[in-house]
Amino acid sequence: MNNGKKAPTIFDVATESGVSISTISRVINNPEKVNLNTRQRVYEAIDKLGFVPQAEARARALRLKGRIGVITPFFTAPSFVQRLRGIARTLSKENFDLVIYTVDSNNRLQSYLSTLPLTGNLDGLIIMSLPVAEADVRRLVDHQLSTVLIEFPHPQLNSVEINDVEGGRIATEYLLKKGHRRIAFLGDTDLPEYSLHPVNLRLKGYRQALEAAGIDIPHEFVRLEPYDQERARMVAKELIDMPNPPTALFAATDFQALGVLKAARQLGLKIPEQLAVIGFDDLDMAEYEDLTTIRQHLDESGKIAIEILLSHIADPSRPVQHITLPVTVIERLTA
Amino acid sequence: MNNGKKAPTIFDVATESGVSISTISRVINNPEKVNLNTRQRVYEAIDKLGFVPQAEARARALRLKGRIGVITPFFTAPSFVQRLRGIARTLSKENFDLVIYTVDSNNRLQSYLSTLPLTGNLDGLIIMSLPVAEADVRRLVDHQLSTVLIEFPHPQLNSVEINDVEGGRIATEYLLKKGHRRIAFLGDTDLPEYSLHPVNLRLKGYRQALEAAGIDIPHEFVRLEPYDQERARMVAKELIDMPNPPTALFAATDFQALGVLKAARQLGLKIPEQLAVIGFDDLDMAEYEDLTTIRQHLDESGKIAIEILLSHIADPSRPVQHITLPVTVIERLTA
DNA sequence: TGTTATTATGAAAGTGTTTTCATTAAAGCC
DNA sequence: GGCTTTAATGAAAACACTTTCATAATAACA
Repeated sequence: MNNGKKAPTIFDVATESGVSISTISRVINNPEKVNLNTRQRVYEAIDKLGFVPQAEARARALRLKGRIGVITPFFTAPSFVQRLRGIARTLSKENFDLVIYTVDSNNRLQSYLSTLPLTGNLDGLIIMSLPVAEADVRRLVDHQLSTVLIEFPHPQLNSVEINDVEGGRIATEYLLKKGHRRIAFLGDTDLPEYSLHPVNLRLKGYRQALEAAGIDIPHEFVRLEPYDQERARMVAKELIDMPNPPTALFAATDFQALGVLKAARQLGLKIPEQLAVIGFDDLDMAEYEDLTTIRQHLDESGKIAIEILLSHIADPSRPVQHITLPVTVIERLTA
Repeated sequence: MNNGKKAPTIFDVATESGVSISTISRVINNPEKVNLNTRQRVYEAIDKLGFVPQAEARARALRLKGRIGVITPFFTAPSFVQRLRGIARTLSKENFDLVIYTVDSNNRLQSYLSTLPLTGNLDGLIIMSLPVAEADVRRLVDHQLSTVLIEFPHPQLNSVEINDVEGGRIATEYLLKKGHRRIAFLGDTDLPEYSLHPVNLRLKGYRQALEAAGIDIPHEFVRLEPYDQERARMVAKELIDMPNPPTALFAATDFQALGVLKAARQLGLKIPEQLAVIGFDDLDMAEYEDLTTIRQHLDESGKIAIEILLSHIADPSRPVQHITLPVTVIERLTA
């Protein structure tokens, strides 16, 4: 098979079999229009050269292109990776290539959203934790590209989301049930503009729970800081040093909660006795650190997204689905 | 958009904006080479017509498919993810799609290696931390698929690797220089059979360093355990409980080192006073945990792999490159 | 046998883009 | 003002096929 030479073209096959390229093309696309003898000769040449038509990829596998795209924020946050893992695992069993489009700016997101539906050559698209404008939704629908949104629902497209408000609420209720009355909140603020801010929803849940319990919180207890463990550590220190410090803290992401834990260790602060800490996400590292947290089934969300996508590709007439994944408290040692 | 009409081509845009198709092409591919006024006019025409370049025609003219594949072990270990991140970041600036092939069994690896060069429709391939048999190498070379191997060098293909032996050696030497004489080793053992085992090389470096220092180590000090933090914790406990315990421990992966750190916390063991710990990899989490470790530039290795690959795609006649990345001690608080 | 259909085939024109090369226009310099 | 650079642009070739159209060869029929 083709030792070292360039990939054979239709011309090589023509030379080999002594007919013109037109005939080769016909053998491939309309075999019945070619005389049996000639056809046989061409097939032999094709086999001998190991010829694979370039555009064959297109005609391959029925009408499908065999590719599924995932637009994801550039994976700095572990939660993106964990979702992606669920996607990769589920998809690897199917006969689809996984094409990754990482977004690191609004521009890039826009460019993906405007070109992929037209030219991306995709059977389906998953958009992870990124906002999709009305015009983009329309384009996706117009071009009939099966799509699943994660964390950013839209009535016209399939979606998988979690109930962030409820998550914030049950985290706070959990702390309340443990007897805490002075509960601080630490959220991330400076996620890049192109990405989503579930933190606000989690904060809302926190406020709801407190209000329902008739508890007033000094506004210094609510801290929105850059998504950075160093900052989380500083905030922890500041909170603890307050004249009347909180007894518990709800961190809107595990990543920040881990920063607080580390600060606590450095300050010799006993967790959870002196400060109870609950996180959100249930990252891999949360288990390792015995962090009490809200589990949002990151792997699972990726898996479900793929499943919805595949079923929608198989039957595009299927009505759009909106799935809300449950959140649950995972009780470990920090709260 | 696209209401019944044919999709607009570069010719339509040329007519609309009153310039030649060459200029349109330039506006799209090298905007800076076109006068600002003209450029503006072309952009307007593009917007007005809703023009989108046709990927297939583009690939044909470019003699490229616009796709680069990465075969990677299914990303359980954070180190794979970090390499992948370097790849994604570097590639996102180029005009290539990133196709991910995750491997979770030997079978799957074999099937990728045998089909991708033929039908994968790829311009280049990166094979991450996976063994490639002689026959597979031959196939890759025969079909002239530009390839870069990471962590598994082969004379006929480009490669990026790190010096694991040296890494093991300098880690051990670092501990020796700190005055330790009783140094334990913790490595991972049950990586799936299809994946690579740099642990043996790191262990070799460890042995070399000890031998050079004329130090004999009880063989119970060398532990090979499943890649699992729980096990790492158990091992840490066992080592400490020995009648004559080690004063330092070199863990072949940060992941295991972190498990040891946790065990130490639970046992109330002072680190590094009672047990110095050094890891290997310099994962993101290592910095967070102030783990002293051997840095192997994971992100960078992905970046370099892509750079080599792209230059090789641009000029396939270029001789193969073998890059060995340096390893360095990153001194933090645990050793 | 001469005429008409039918079948098999090749030449050549498309397909939509990139890129090289040549040309023109503008700018810089003495 | 003449000469040399430099910038901006278009013409045309290349890419790897598909498809149309014309032609040659064969078969069918009177």
